[in-house]
Amino acid sequence: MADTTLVATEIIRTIPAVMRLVAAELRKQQSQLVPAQLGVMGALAERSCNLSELAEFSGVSLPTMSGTVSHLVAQGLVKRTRAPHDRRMIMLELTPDGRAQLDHLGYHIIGHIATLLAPLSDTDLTTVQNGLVTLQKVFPPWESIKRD
Amino acid sequence: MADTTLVATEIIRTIPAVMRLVAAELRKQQSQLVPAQLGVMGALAERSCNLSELAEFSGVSLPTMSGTVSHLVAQGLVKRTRAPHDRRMIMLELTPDGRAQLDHLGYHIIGHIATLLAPLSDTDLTTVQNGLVTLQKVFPPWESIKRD
DNA sequence: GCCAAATGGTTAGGCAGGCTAATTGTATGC
DNA sequence: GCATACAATTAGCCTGCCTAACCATTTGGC
Repeated sequence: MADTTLVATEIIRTIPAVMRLVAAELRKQQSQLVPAQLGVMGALAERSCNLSELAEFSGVSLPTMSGTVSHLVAQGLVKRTRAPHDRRMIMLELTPDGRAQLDHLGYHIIGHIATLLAPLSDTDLTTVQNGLVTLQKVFPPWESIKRD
Repeated sequence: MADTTLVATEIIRTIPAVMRLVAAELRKQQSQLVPAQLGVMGALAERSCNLSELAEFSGVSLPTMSGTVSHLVAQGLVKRTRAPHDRRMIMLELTPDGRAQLDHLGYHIIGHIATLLAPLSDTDLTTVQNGLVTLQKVFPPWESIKRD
């Protein structure tokens, strides 16, 4: 009944619409933080990792990630540390300030989205919830990417 | 059971992950077309409209949309026309070439996503489908935004 | 031990999207 | 007729995204 092409079409219809609103909301908060930066910080909130991993999971090039991280470091939200066992690698982690700002911003954005969801019935909410969780089997969020 | 905050959290976890892959896939096609441009063209595929509407629905400022449209016009994908009844307004529409490229690109992207979805069971696909359609009640995609 | 290759990041240069502030051109209302 | 409002553009700045080129470190053959 539900073939992959059909579902793919729904994804293309729906996901950008959601992202537009999320990005617009992000801009409305003072936030200085752009979606890409927020994504990186969300990843680092789960575990610190090196630049290559971060770039790979984000699907962006190494130079791009390097630049993004540089901005975050300049804002004092992320800390760069050279790995002792292999001095080519840079380990990245959130600073306390970075974690605080991430929490703060996440709180507001989730609150805003929750407000938008208010019109939905309980049944609808459950339907959305199940759909998203299932979607994560194919598009794993940061949180489900584990160390080796 | 499923409260809005919980669902909002899943949205924030899932949607950016999907977008990352879609954007990465877009870049891998030769495509010249960046997500924002694709979004505008998708909107214009449904109906032509003026710049202000386009900016409003995208949640971006007028100057931003003006610039994005300029790029599309320069590529011959979109046509600008001054509205006869109110010469302040610019009506925008896809050129035949623009429509062709949109179709072509959409075909590839949807095909790619469909491939990613292949591992899901029929039940899972239906679950995702239902979730996305329900989500559209709150985050309306272009296609469901109608003229007054 | 030494020098070449491989690996992890950064730098340089260019394009596009995002913003605000200021400008142009057109309608509208007093 | 002129001030005001409105649609869109331009200018200037930041960030993300890319590729190509470069530096620093590690690894591996000899």
